[in-house]
Amino acid sequence: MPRPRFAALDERKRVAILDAAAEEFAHRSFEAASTNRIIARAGVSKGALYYYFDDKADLFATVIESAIGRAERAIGGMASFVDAAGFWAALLDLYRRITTFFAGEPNLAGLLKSAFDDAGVGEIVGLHTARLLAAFRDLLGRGVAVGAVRDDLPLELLARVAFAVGDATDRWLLERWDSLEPGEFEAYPERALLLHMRVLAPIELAEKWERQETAS
Amino acid sequence: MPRPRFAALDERKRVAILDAAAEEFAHRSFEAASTNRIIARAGVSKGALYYYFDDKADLFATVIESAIGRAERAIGGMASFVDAAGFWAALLDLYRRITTFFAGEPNLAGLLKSAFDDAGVGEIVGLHTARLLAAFRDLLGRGVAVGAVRDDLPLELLARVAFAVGDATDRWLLERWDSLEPGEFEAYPERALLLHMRVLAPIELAEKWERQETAS
DNA sequence: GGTGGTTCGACCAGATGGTCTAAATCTATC
DNA sequence: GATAGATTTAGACCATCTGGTCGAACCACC
Repeated sequence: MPRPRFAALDERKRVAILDAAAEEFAHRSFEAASTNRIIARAGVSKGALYYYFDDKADLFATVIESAIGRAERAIGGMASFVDAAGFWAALLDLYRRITTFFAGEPNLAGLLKSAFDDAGVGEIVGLHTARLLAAFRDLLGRGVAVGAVRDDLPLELLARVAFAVGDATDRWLLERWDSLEPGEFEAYPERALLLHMRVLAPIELAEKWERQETAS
Repeated sequence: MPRPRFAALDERKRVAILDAAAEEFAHRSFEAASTNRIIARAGVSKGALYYYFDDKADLFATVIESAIGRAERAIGGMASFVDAAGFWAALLDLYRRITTFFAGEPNLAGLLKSAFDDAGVGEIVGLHTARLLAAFRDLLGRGVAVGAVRDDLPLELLARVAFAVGDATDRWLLERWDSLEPGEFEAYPERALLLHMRVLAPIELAEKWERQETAS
């Protein structure tokens, strides 16, 4: 938690600090990230930084929490559903919002990757990453209840595999960002969802869904 | 490339250096990894380290190349096949060898993760990671030729997604290493393969294969 | 003893995360 | 506007660390 006084800081300065830190933490591991580079980029002094944060870990946790909070507010939740078809339609809608949001947040993917994958930061942001994973896991549990999600593997494993697949496809998209074909970005959520269905859905449902998609 | 004299170094010292470096590079990003910690762990002097390697990047590249080479030699290649069933049976056999090898190499997963995911090391080890990816991609291409692998997505994307799925399931296995149920480790390659088939195979084939697995 | 190879560790310039004193700025009151 | 007190900011400083250099000591061999 930052010092309470951080919330009262002038907004422009607050954003400058958080953005500069997000940039640094998105491109380096926590350990390699440098507070000196952050203050230089943010245009504040060392003393000022430590006036608002206990230490580097406090700053990192604040950046992650802020980014996740912003994403959740912008993306919103998943619409309600009563059957498997409704589940996947609602998830596609969610993926569309996620993709749009991520497209406007160049550092978010790198930040989340750091938070999830850097073995050294579990103590700092583990609560946040666990919360995200738990939310997705619960969502999959609701999918199981309506027959939309397979029930032969642990939900925790499915959630992690889905996150990993999403990460791989996101990076594939980003690497070709400048050479995307017309309509490719708009089609991406649906393409990603099909891959997720492959992994997450009962296989018969995935097959049927794909057959319908191919026919239309 | 290390200095040619490194190959003539006493084997115990050579292994000590490579193992110490592998340990450090497996647990930290390249930038955060410290040559001082490596020499302390290896029991050699700073001057000696730089007598054999140009710099930290040279050491890193050597460690990665050595690890990959060792893995390739121990795991071997994939058996030949003439049809889809043969492809997947041969891949399962390969996964078994991979799993066994990785179980005996605690640092290898972390090392490969560093090599693939650390955006800063592309110039250092990009040739090696590209080669691994290309090998898998070619293998998938041969799978396409016998109808074992789907042909509706780019092979590069499929290879990356498969790597990501493998990484997620590997980590899932490792985190529960001390509480694995009897037979769980032995069954892991087949479980992993089923997930890969979901992503890589034509959906009808994946469904048929799973039905057979469930029946037996 | 001479030569070449190997190893050591002091040294270097620069960087790190965090501390702390003093100056600058802000706010409230008169 | 002046003043006092509170808050914020700057940047020098600190101990420690970094990757890499280099002169000298050590070792093996002839």
